[in-house]
Amino acid sequence: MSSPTIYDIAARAGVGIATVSRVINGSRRVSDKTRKSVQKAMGELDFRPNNAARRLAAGAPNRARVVALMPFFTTSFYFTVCKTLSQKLSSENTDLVLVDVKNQEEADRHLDRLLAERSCEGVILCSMDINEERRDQYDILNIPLVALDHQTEIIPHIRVDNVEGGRLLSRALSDRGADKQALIIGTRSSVVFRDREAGFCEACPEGSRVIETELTDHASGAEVTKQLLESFPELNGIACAGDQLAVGALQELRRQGVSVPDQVQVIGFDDQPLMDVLGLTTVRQPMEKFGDWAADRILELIKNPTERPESLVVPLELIDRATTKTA
Amino acid sequence: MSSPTIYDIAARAGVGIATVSRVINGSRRVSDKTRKSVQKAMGELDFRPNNAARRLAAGAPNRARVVALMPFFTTSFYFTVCKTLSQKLSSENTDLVLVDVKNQEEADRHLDRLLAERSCEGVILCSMDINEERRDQYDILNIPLVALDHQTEIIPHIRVDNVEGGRLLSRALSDRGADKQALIIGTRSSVVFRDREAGFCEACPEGSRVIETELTDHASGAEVTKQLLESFPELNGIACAGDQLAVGALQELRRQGVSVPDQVQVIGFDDQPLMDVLGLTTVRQPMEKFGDWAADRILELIKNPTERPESLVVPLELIDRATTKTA
DNA sequence: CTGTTAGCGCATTCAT
DNA sequence: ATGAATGCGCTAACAG
Repeated sequence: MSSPTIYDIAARAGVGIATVSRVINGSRRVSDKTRKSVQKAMGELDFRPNNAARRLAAGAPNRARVVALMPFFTTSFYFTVCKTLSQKLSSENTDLVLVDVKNQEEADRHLDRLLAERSCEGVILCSMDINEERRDQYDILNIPLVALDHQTEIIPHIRVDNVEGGRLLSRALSDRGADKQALIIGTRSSVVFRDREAGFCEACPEGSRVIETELTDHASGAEVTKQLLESFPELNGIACAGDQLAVGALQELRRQGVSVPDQVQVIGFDDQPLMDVLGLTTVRQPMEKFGDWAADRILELIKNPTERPESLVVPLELIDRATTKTA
Repeated sequence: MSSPTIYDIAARAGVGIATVSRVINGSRRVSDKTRKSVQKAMGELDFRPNNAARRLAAGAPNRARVVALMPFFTTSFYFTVCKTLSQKLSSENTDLVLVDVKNQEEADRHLDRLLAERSCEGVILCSMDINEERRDQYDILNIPLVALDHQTEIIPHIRVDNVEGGRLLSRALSDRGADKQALIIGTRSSVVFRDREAGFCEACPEGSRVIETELTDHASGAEVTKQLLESFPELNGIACAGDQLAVGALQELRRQGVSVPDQVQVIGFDDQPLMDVLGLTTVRQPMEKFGDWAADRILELIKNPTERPESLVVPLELIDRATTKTA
């Protein structure tokens, strides 16, 4: 059956609905005896007050709610996004509902659910895709939708140019004298890595190599680097499509007594926290901008649904530090 | 005035409320002309459908909602908490509403608001306090409340023993031969740091020092270390009440050519990501446990409000790495 | 102390 | 294509 209402409770406890309401809300104007019996009935029927009805009846202010679908990969990228989203939305009296999605399938499930429930006034898609059909449904219901770290043109989004990022990686190495390059990327099932690879391959010298790893943690980076050192001894430049991978590479190089940047130069991607301390040269992705932009756009769209915000491609920046030579 | 309803829109557009509803929900059974006029009225009155009413009328399932009040300090502690909370709650069909609070005052404001709105079925307090009065109100309304990284006994919580943590810091240094110790802590306005200081002072050798910094980033750690090196040259052990501070200390020591751990040993607190790579000896705080415990308890309390979960003090663990000598 | 009643703002029949 | 009426589950007067 559907969930019990105060009517069910009232009937079962042999009291009026007002009394049930009083018990729920902790009014003291209820005798201990009836309170007990009402509580008993509530327990037996596993009653939980309906939030929507409660807010409606109580005349609670209609706070806007935006849902963020977020794949909590380990990278601190999502921490920053999460933090900026939360700060911006909280300050605008908007609830941020954080939903963890492990993959596209889960994201789709939630997109459909939100559509059916009509329970939010905006959705922020993080690193996830959406098909046109669903997009149209959102359009029809007038629920705004924006995305960050997103790769299609069907909804407004903010992202970096990962192909350009790949080029940057290789060029940075070339400019600093590394002509035997290797690129380490995460799984090619992610467009992000495919794009970085494409850019890298476009710009890199002949004979360069690309290696794919399942995970993008530093253990993987170290392992791949070890293989690389054996199979490609003339190697003098390692580009990594993620900072963690680069950290692993650095570890393995040190372990093998290979000097950085003299014998091998290393460059990462993201500029996560502490990379400055480690002295890693890297391609900076302006993460704060992602959250800020998404929050601003969704708030704007909620206020004015007819807006058609344009997508934004934010520039990548090369941060020169100690793991590369000077250009 | 209060926000307009479909009645206001209907009146203004000279149509019935059903038509307004149709327009809102994108029904195609509306002539283009009336649709336009309704949309115009909605625009002019800045209309936004009331969520609660919508869900109620549509018979949407009553998803439980738990609010997490979180001070997004820079530390990755909150990322881990955020992530575990989100994963656990999402998997239990419960909405996680993330609210950014900068300080206790903001936390109190939200606690009061949530109470007034009765808009959630549970609250998780992160690193924040609550007074008994408010706690009682929550009790009366039967809205469960749990906390993590919390220091009072008035609500169920999970935490570490920071006093013991402080002792651990000093003992670890003493055991490894550092007898001229200094402790660097963040602001004493936080109980956490006061406790760590108390523990440290209890266990440390005569003549040890404690320095307080405003911020807890690595820049502050470096700065304080610089001062320390001048004013306390015989120093041979630095304990830090946070990893970031320790990282800063390490940087400054290297800059000054002081060898670690030979001349000065360093120990941190938290075991944040990458500390293994940096080789920092530190006191590990089991962050995943915090989120897991809080999520589990709140879900349990929502199901069975009569539960009285006991608070949990999780043990700290010393992680021995390269910035200290062997014991 | 307790029950009756009237909305809260909207979706949804059912008529027209 | 559109309007009138009904009810979602609950709170809040209002009586008693």
